[in-house]
Amino acid sequence: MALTTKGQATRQRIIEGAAVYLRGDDPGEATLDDIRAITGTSKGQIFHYFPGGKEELLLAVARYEARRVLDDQQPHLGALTSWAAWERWRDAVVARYRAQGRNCPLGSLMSQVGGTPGAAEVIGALLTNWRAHIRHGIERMQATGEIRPSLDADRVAAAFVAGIQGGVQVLRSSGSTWHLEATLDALTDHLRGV
Amino acid sequence: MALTTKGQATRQRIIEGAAVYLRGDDPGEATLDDIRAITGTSKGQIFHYFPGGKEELLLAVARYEARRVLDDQQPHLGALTSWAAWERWRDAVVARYRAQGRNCPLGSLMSQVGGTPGAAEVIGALLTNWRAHIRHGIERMQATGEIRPSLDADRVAAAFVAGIQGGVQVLRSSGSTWHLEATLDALTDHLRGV
DNA sequence: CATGAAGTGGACCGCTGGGTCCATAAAGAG
DNA sequence: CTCTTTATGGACCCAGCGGTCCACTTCATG
Repeated sequence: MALTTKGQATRQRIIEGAAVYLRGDDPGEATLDDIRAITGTSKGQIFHYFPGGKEELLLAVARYEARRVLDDQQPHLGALTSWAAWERWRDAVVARYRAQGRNCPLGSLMSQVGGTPGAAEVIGALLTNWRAHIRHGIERMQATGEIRPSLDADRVAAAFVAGIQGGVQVLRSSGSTWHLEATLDALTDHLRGV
Repeated sequence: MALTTKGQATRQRIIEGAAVYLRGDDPGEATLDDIRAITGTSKGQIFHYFPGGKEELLLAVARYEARRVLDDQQPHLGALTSWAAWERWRDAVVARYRAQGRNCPLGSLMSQVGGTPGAAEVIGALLTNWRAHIRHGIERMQATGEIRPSLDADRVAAAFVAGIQGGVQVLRSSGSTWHLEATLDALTDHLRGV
């Protein structure tokens, strides 16, 4: 399947259109017809660019969204070198998810394609990457003596990742970022030794 | 709709059968036929006892499962009066979710009925209750001077709830309780002031 | 300009799954 | 014992959705 420039553009349009749809108000179940409608394409095209059908398409969207998750936290996530930076990162995370509201594209995706091996791989890669960034930040603060060296940086980083994950999940059903903020603040306080 | 004793028994059998199915290996999408098969009932009965159809049934199952979540943490959750008790509770939570494995009945449920107002209400009630128990435990430890009084008990309790939630979600896709344990330990260390 | 490959549109198919309906069997109530 | 109410079984309906197929168009290349 050799893709021309035009072909690649169409393929990308399908992915991004699907992503837009999933970020919309009522993404309960994304059907191929929904995606077809919003992207202005035809059934033929979808199966032309995603021979694996719906699963392959949704997986591509998941990869696209996973990338956005980390991108939206930059540049803060990559430069956790001072308490002020941690504060900025925290605010960015809260703002991002508050804007996203009750709707979690990756969450919707996972509920539709979560069982497949590919899905676990996408999520796993995202979480690992995320954790590595946070761990890196902690280690840097330990190097400058601002965080006590007795803390296990990787483990606390994992706690951050899980905490955010859970905070977002609560947000999805309650509509409030209160739990998310509480978790981030509690863990940050723990880093500070407060 | 007056229910006889027999009728109530059947209704309950349907709920518990559905719950068993959702705890099974491949609960991706619970269909009425799956539930019908596992509970040894007929379509007629399902709609007789749950006139609201699938949604009403799944909501009943969700209420049933939500109750189990807290029950499975007892008696530890209700008696967080010493560090040893916190330890036991932590172990109970980890054990419960490790046993549950990649499968989260409430998670599956939410992905099928999550958009409805009833679902948010069930989850909301569960989380509020859960948080209240933990907050109560923190307050008791504060009363005995084992936890510094400067901590906002309710907020930290919320962090626990979100952290567990997230840890379980990671477990669902990774199969490992590592994140869950890391979160619980980090927050407990925070309580201890370590 | 010819020719084959890639891109596009949409009719069509078959199955799955929620929901309806009705006929029949138990079970109380008088 | 009858008559109403509740319980049960299962055939049937039909809309939605993923997926197939093929005709047609556009485009690159020699």
